[in-house]
Amino acid sequence: MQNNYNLLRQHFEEIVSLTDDEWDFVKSHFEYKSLKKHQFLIQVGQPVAFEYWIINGLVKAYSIDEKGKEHILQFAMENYWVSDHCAFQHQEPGTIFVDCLEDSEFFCLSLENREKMCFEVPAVANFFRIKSNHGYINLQQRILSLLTMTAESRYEYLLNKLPKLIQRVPKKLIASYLGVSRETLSRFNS
Amino acid sequence: MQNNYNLLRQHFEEIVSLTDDEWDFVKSHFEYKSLKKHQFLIQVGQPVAFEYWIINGLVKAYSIDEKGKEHILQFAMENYWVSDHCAFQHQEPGTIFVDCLEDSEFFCLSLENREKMCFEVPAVANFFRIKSNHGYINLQQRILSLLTMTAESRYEYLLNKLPKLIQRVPKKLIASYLGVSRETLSRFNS
DNA sequence: TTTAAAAAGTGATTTAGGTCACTCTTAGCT
DNA sequence: AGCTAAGAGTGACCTAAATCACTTTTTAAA
Repeated sequence: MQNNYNLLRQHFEEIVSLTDDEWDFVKSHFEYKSLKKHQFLIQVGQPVAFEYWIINGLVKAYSIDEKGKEHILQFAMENYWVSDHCAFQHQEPGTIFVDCLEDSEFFCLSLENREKMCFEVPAVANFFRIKSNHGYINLQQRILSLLTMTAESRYEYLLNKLPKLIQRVPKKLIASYLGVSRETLSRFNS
Repeated sequence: MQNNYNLLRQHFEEIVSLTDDEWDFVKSHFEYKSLKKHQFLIQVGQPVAFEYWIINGLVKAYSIDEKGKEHILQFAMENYWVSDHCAFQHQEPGTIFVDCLEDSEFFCLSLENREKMCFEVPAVANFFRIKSNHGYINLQQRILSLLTMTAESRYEYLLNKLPKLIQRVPKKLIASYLGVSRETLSRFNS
């Protein structure tokens, strides 16, 4: 477990510097959680008490439409943050599902703890600011890819950008992430 | 102009509190800029020196694909921030265009000034952290809408969410924002 | 190690939305 | 006021991708 905390500290220190005292303070605001494949981290209608930093494992965040079809908002693995950010931020019931594609371990951060850290340790505020900014930039690029590219070139782009992910995730989920049917995806590439 | 600065201060103070001294410090990091309709704020290939807070007016941020078709990433008006965030963050040449749909006024913030403020005034770091987080949440919802909704329901959704915007923007640009052709949009709604 | 379930491939058919071509309308100019 | 250009509507046709139905392959679990 100490090793897991070291990983988290490294994750912070890639972006900002923390003194040992600051780190001890930060560390004390996280809880550990472990889930098996197929277990839920977040469910529609349930409280979203935390955002999660993934120590190891792989999850998918998705919503289900009226026809029961799954639409994948995000895959998240080691070193990624995941939550229903909207519900979390407003402390409202979940609007999406997040479940494990592999056995996974997490550090959990409550809204209260996050805000406390951000207002007591400026480096933490800057850490989350910069992380959030990077996330924003990524989502903008995904939107542009949805607007400007064909499904096939989005697939090729993803193959290049996250080859490791493709290996770990069934193609039908990739299809759902790209906004294309699994049959159509299966006819690409070859 | 003093009034414009007051608007910006209000914008900050909706999220965080600033002392008068802090505000004077913050204020000194912004430059004023004014553009007429059709003028460019950002162009592909040009340096992106600033992010812009819009005092008044309306701009569109868009990219142009190989076929010359315009894809709108964002509309931004009074009280919104706009930039080519990706190029700005990495201090690289612009990858999108931003131009004015109406005469507009801006406060301009350089990366250096933003980072300086964020590391000297924790409230400013928290301001941008929270803003960025809201932006992230909005983009996630836009992605979900692109994945789960038909073009027609995206249009209805936008009509509800930003009715004022629709009035100020030609329908063909709305179409481009929604990822649908102007002919198809014109056949909706009735 | 066999059995069930999940994943993946593939043909046939349908459909939402794109494209093209043209008309009508509205908004800025000078 | 009159002219040009941008915006918007609409019919005809086309196409990328969805859907449906079924088979084959792979994975996991009893």
